[in-house]
This record gives sequence, structure tokens and C-alpha cells, in this order.
Amino acid sequence: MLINELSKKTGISTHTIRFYEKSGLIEGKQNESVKSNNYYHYDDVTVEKLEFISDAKSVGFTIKEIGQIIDAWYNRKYTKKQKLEILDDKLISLEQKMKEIKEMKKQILQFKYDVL
Amino acid sequence: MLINELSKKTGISTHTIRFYEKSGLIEGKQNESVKSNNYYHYDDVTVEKLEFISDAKSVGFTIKEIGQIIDAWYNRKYTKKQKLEILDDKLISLEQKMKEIKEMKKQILQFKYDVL
DNA sequence: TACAACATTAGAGTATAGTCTATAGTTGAT
DNA sequence: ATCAACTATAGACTATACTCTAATGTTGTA
Repeated sequence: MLINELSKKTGISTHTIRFYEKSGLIEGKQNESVKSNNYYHYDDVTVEKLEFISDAKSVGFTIKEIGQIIDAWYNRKYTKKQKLEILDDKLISLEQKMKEIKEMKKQILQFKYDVL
Repeated sequence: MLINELSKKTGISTHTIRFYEKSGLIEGKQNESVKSNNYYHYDDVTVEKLEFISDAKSVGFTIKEIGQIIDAWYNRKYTKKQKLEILDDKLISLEQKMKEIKEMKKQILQFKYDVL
């Protein structure tokens, strides 16, 4: 599919998709046999990746961290061991975030009791 | 206390403290009786607020949101009802964050199984 | 063949949240 | 009185993550 369809499927603007592509999170392929244009083509894996990017952003992962996870997931550039290290590292950081959120909940509940 | 002591107590740089003050999160008082300088004085509540700001930032709250919470907690500018609304709103957003983190954990665990 | 709707690229602009520099004045210990 | 260490203010600079504009070319339907 071309970028417009990808955008419609994911709800992410073409601008932002191109930004993610420049950032190395996704990658389209140009059709070598077609010489009249240099349009990029995207597959369903890219849709999956973009959906993951949205989710990962909302839990506070940076583009760089998301790139690491995507590479650990789809890429051949890491060994199995390295992939597991990266993923375990992210799991630890999620645990940490979870802890902080629980603390913040307690704190805000305390504020509520102070107001009452 | 003056800004340097405040900075040492909280681990937040004087620059960042001034940035937070400009952003309306905290407020020092100038001593009217002293005419030779315009130094700002901070109290223990400001220490408490800065500690809260650090925690609130790490769960992903923006300066604006943190300002709302601080106002709901310390300020007279809201009614009791408004304060509770703000705090409840933040509790809901924390629940939402929690949900998203749990989903992300599942997803990354799945990636781990895919690697193995 | 006209033209709306798409495509690419480069680069400028925006918002958020700091972070740093420069200038100038103040304080307090020696 | 000197001087290191503080203080305030204004404004420039940085990083992250978009978001938009302009210029230019391509595609497909009427």
C-alpha cells in the first residue's frame, strides 16, 4: 500500500509516518521495476509497527526506545541474547513506571482527603 | 530559605526551579522590609511541591497538569467541588496509564516468546 | 488531455521542557 | 575593603517529537 492508505489504516498522518521513517522506526520499499516514480510501498507489518508505536508512545517510551524494541522484535541485527536483554530492560522500566503511578495515585488520594 | 538551599534540598537546579516558578508551579516571597536586595525566599511547602513535581513528571504529567494538581491541593482559587473534579480527573488518567502499561507488558512478553 | 488527488524532498515552524550564558548587583567572611 | 559565592533577569540555545509549507513530479478518471 502507499502512504495515504497506510495513514488511513493507522490514523497517523503522512507527515508523521515520514517522520517515523526518517527516524528509522519503519521502512517502505520502492519498486525497482517502476521507473516513472519513486513511491514507497508499505506492508501489513508496517501497519502493525505503527500501531505498536502509538501504544508505546502513550506509555512514555521515546522514539529511540521504540526503535530498540522494534529492532529487537523484527530485526536481524541483534543476537537472540541481545534481543532478550533489550526486551527485559523495557519490562523493567514498565515495572518502574507502574510503581511510580501507584505512588502517585496514593498521593492524589491523599490530596483528596485533605480537600474533604 | 534561598534558592540555592532549595536546590540542594530537592536536587533540582536553580535554573529549573526558576523555570518552574515562571511556569507558576511554585512561588517564592520577597522580603518587603529588606530594600537592598530582591532575593526570593522559599518555605518547606515549596520543597514538598518540588518533590511532588519530580514524581509527577516521571509518571508523564505535563507542567500544565502538574500546575492544576498543585492548585487543587494548595490554592484557594478553586471550590472544593472543582478541586475534587481535578483530582478525580487525574486519578482517571492514572488508571488509564496503568492499563496501557499492562497492555504494553503483555505485548513485550509476546515479543520475548517470539524471539525464543 | 485536463485536473484532482496523490507522491517525494527539503526545510521551516511549533510546543514542551528545560539548560545555559551574560550582565549586574548583594552578602558575608577575612 | 576585598572577593568568593551567592542572587536576579533577560534572553539565547538545546532536544524531542512532531507539523506544516513549498516546490515539483505522477497517476488515474472524466
